[in-house]
Amino acid sequence: MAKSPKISASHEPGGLIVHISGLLPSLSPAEQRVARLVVSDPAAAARRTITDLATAAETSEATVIRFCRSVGMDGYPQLRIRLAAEAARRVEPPDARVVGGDIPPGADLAQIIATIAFNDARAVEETAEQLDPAVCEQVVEAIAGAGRIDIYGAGASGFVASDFQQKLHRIGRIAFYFPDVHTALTSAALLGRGDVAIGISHTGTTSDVIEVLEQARTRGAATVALTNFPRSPITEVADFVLTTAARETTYRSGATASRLAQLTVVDCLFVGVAARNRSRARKALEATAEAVQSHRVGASRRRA
Amino acid sequence: MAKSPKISASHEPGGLIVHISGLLPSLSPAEQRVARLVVSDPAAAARRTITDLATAAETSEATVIRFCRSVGMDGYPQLRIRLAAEAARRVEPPDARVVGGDIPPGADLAQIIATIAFNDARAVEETAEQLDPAVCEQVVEAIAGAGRIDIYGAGASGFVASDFQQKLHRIGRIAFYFPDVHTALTSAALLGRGDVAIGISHTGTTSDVIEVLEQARTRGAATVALTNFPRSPITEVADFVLTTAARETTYRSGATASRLAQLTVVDCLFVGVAARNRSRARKALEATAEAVQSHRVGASRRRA
DNA sequence: CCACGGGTGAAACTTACTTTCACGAAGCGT
DNA sequence: ACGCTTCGTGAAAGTAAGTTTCACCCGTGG
Repeated sequence: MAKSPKISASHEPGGLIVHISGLLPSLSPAEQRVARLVVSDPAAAARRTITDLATAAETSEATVIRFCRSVGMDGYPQLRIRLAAEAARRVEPPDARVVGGDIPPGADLAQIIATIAFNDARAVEETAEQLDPAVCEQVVEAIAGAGRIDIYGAGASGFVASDFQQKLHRIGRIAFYFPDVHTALTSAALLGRGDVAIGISHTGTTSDVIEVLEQARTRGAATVALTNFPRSPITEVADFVLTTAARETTYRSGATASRLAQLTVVDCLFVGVAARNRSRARKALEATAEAVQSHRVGASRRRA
Repeated sequence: MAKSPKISASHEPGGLIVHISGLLPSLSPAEQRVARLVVSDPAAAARRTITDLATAAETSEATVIRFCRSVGMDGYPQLRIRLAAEAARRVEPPDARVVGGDIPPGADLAQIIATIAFNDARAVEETAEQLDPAVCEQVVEAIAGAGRIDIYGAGASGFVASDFQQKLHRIGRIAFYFPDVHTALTSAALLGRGDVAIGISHTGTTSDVIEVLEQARTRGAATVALTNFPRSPITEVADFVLTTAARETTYRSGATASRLAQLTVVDCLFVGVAARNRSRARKALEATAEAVQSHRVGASRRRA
């Protein structure tokens, strides 16, 4: 069939739009009209049908097709797709995200959302970046081989501790979490060599957690600290230190970023442990998932 | 026959892909096959013709069209365009990160960490992108003006519910969380006009939570659902629906991504509420922060 | 004055997309 | 268990979009 696209159909370097406007002068008058429409508003052009575009350019569909070939496309649909892609790419508003910053008093909710999401996502990413895989590996190993795992955390970190406990439990590891210091201390006193104690504290200064971790350590358990501050007191009683990287701005953020960062670390450890024994973990997970099945209603998927 | 579907998701700004994956479980099996193809490779899908796509999904063109309508498009061409745009906007999947995917069996810990962090961060970002500020605004308003706020959540979502409760409590709002269904039901029965009930369920199918939310609704309270699936049963008993956008891969990930996404939304609401009354919220936060001060050990200057 | 050749649109044609319809399977109330 | 609906489905009919063909116009050069 048609041989000869004048343009090598290879592919246009910079942008399709640029490419088109570059060879605009080499096009026939009718094609030029089409080209101008396309160049002036690629997004709009992408939305139009060929007939529509032809009419707008005061020409026939045939000419539009010719134009497509002239610029190296196979046909109109391809042009449309490319145009849509092109238009989308150039929109990209870098937007005024209030980076790492505080929320300005006059901010509207959309702004707030953007800011929070940005900071939250950052915390997760940066935490992952600075996580030391070697230390993680050791911790994973310790957990995987532990007789028992105690997890401590107070206040907000308590949620994370509890979450971790539940996760480990679900894959069949013997793990405990104690919301109460006294109970925790009691438990720590019963730990021994081969057991693991994990203390979670964002600031690394929560005395309750430190105390318990210390107790666990004197009993011979391997101790792990999860904190945002690598030189905080908690690190002094820990054999392994894992850090988060939440640049917790002000109290205003509700400290969620640190929570997310902690959860990410916990997630990594969890997956690491689960990966150690895939089939067993999988089996345990499936069993637990099945257990709650009866508490789910059959998703009616009709639109309401 | 159906008229314009009332799809609440006339708002799918952030990402079409995200939007689709949220709707995935509410689609019929054949449509799901199409959806999976589209989500897994939007760019490729955009290049395909409808017949092609239908064949690939082992279904008929008719189903593909139905799928288009289900996700809020006019027809296949529109979907194609949007898909192309989306694919273009999407940043190159950074290196070999297993996007949204599973962890390969042979992966080492560093890889696992990278994958998890990537997915977790994505969940946060995408959730923020698709959050409807208008709905948030209404919810924030409801919470800010509520006489009482009840928060429900089971299992993993319970942590989030509890976290939210604590946050609100810290800024002086009267909020409750009940780990137990019966207690929750009792509480819900005592709600009335001007109160707010918030139900959190990732799948949107947790019968306990739905039941309680329903109870709250019949008592005249404003009901809010936080779920990943915009057409799940829980949305039928909610006045306001907020969605997360965690493409929870397999159980292997420990479902952390969904947790993070939920927390992000909670964070946004919290900050929104706090921003309503800065000075009061600030004062309350400072007071509560001070309260735990005695449980902190003198920080040996954190970080250097 | 008559070929000639590119540019063009009308119309034929092909392919893609959309709608309709009937069948079968799964739930629902009796 | 029995019909009765409702829902998901693909085949086929129908419509619209895209593509090709072709003859016409119009300027140019013999």
